[in-house]
Amino acid sequence: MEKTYQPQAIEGKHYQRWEENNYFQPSGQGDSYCIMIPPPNVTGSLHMGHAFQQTLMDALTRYHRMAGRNTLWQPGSDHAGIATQMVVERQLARDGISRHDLGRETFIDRVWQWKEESGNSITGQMRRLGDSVDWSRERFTMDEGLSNAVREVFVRLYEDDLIYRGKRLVNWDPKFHTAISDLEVESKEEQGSLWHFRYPLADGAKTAEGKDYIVVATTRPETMLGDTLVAVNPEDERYTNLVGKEVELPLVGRRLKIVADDYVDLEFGTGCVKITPAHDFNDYEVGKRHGSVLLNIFDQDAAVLAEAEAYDYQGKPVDYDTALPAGFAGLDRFEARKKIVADFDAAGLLDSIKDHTLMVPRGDRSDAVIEPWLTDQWYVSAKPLAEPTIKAVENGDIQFVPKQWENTFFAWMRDIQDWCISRQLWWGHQIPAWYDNEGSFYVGRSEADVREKHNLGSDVALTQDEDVLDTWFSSALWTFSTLGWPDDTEMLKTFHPTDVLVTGFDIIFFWVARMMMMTMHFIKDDDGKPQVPFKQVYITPLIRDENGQKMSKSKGNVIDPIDLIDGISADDLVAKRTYGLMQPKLEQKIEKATRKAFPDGMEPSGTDALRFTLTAMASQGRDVNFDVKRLEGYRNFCNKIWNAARYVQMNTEGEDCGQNGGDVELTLADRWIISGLQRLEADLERYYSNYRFDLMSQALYEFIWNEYCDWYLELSKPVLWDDNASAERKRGTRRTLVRVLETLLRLAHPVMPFITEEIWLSIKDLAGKTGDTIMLQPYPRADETKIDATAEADAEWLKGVIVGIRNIRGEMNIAPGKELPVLFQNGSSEDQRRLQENETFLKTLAKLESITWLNEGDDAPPASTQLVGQLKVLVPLAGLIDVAAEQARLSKAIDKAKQDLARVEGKLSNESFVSKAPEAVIAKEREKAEALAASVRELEGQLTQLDELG
RNA sequence: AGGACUAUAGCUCAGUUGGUUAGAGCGCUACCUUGACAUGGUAGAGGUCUCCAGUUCGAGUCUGGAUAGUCCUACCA
Repeated sequence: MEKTYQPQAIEGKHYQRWEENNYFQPSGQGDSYCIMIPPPNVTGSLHMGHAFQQTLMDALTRYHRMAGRNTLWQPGSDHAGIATQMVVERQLARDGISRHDLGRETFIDRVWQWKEESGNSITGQMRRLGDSVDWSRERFTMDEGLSNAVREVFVRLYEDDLIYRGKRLVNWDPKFHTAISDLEVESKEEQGSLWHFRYPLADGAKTAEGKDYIVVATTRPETMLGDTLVAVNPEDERYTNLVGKEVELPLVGRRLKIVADDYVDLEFGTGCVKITPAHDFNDYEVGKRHGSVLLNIFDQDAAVLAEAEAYDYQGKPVDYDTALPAGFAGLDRFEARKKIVADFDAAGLLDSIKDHTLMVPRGDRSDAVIEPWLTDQWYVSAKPLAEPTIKAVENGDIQFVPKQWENTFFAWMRDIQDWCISRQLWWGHQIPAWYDNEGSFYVGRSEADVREKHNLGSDVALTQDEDVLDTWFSSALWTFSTLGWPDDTEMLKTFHPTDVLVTGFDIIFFWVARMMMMTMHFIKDDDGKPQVPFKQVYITPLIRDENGQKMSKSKGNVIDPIDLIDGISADDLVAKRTYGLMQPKLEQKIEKATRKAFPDGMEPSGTDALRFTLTAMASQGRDVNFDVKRLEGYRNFCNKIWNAARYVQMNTEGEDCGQNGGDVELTLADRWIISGLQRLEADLERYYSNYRFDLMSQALYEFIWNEYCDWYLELSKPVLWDDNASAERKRGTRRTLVRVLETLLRLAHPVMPFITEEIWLSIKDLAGKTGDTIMLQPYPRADETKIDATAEADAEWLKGVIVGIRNIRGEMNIAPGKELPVLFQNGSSEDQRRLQENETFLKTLAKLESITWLNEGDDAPPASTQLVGQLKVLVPLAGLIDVAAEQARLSKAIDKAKQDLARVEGKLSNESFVSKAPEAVIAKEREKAEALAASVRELEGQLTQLDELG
């Protein structure tokens, strides 16, 4: 083995071998265990969030595989309709081509080409991360099988009246020319104005104040072209007399009825609201209540039409005055706004303009202001689908971890709105509906299916709906479509319901909830009970940068996990972060921040260190800040493991390690480390079951570094280097050394697959193990019979004595190499036994020249003292120790002990504590008080002696 | 507007059903290249657990309130 840990030298070769040997495929033995990967967007690349979640999924997968489960981790990717189409359109735009220049078919071919390129880079990254997914089952949401499932689901939902088509207000993205769902709209606070317009009252009506006009306030003046009503609050005495009267809409000349509606807030603005039912969601409802028409004034670019379009609430065209004033046709909505305001001003009808902060809805992909727009779209009735999922979470069939996320889920689910699933895009699953020339439509699995079902001869021309389905529609089927549904496959029977979904809270609504709805509707047990898609949902925190900022390309703080693994120079990192920015002016800012955060770029840390870091950060919070410092610490941990293994190998290779039997004698150190190992195994099992990856990795770190390396390896040296030690004793130590190491490797393997495999292969023979890979070895389980309380107590004593002596060395500035004589005073027979059994350990680890046991009455020389229980460990002063320094040290120790004693005695003298606290707690406090009092006595005695001496 | 979450060492974070002296990594101080490891070892410094009140024999932990921050949902034209 190399002297230092070189991750790049050992990673990679193992992955290829694992994959070639099909180790990632389900074994076919044992109970099933299945995780479906949240399919990454096929045109993206993996970021820290993916690395984080995939590490946790891989750890779970490897753990359960080793624990004997029939394990499947299903990989795949998502076609990400709008995002992908956008990327490819942007590529085309560089050559001045639009998708319309290419035509639908050619454009889609281009997207497929890009998918091939990009998809390969993702799967490459996943391999670098060590993901043990079953590549033979890789799926893509646009695969034939999955597309078939999408069609099947669409048709069945339609037949169940759970999908319908209708002309409704939707969130329209005027940039991408598509409808989007509520979830894809992000409202942000922006500065705007509140314009107050005067609407003249018709037929000579007057307000209570005697004015011949009323004032309406609006943040969107351009929508006045589509006004159909004016509303006031029924309780508003200022306007009671006007309800039922009309106003004449300026510029347009249309007459609007004044209606009373609770929706209007008396306090806000003027208390009069203009109602534009076809361009505002609230107005839509108001209009519906008052029998208004829907008056659409915009085209798909949100530019003003030459003539408005009027519909009733069933979406049927109706007769209505649709004339619009001249000069607006073709104007963009913001241009139209300016002109409207100017025209009102010119007409003397602009009452006032006030600054106003409002929430502006923007498309999460396009950033364009979303326009509520009347279009024909397809919807899923969400409520009936949501009900069973709410029950499933309520009764525990599906559990969220951490549990608090169930509240988030319920809040959304109980107030769920119908889901607009059609998108006016080219890239995606085309909607399986066909139209004839009469305006009728037919839903079916294919054109032929439709013709057959509806007796449509070849003389009837049919054209398929041009729209595609929302990406989340196909990913909502992910848990069962990947397993072969709608066919009744063996895979489905074996692995569904899956065990756990590992994902972030940001897609609970987008994906998790919808997956639950679809799965429970379509997948049923033999007795008809709906199957859940997964039994648990583990919600991971979100990864942010070291300052708590969300990682994003535009902030220039994105970290590519591969850069952490391989390292990257500062120049390359800057180049990467500033490449292809949407806003080039950010370049300097990003370069500056990057050079400040990573002046020397990033050191290569290897996959195992990265994975361990990510695991250690997986606490129960909402987000975690990724700090590269932490990664460095865990890279050192890998080096520690590496070197510990080297030590073990150097001391066992070619030696008898008991793999072929033979008597062994176990030392205290052996029994102690074996005992501790059982506790570790039990802890890890618990941490896996409750998804406490942070505690799991902390437990591993702690045991390997602070127990096994710091103490056990050191304790093995006196045995192995002792020419007089018996063969049994040496064999026992070597066997323990190598067996504990081998066990630790298996325990750590799910988190650190590469280093553990590398070391395991080189020491497996010494441990008497066979097999070609650690990843198929059994996961260690605790054996309670090996927990040895006596050994643990003895070891604590031994460590206490050694640390005590080291403490004196440290504080008295005695050279570490200087061999010391020590004396033991006031020891019990137990202390004496422990000394006899462990004299060699003590002498070696504390670097002692001699140990003298003082019986009662024996004189002790002036010395520096440490207490280990009642036992006094004395290091004689002569020639070694500064009396003043020792006095200071003792005083400090006495103060500390007195303080503690005072607190404990305070507790014990408290009447109510003694009468109300449990026996065990009181007894503990009593013991503590006694021990502290004894310590104070002893230390004060020592101090007095020194004072006499000085 | 409603709801959720967070506040612990200089920094990033653990702290399970209330019960020893509140822990880890990084950073900091001193000493040490000793035959696994300087990506290391030994010893050490550093915390009024945001604030106030309450429950309790006992609160970092439970309850109420305040302050600060983050997020989600909804939205007044």
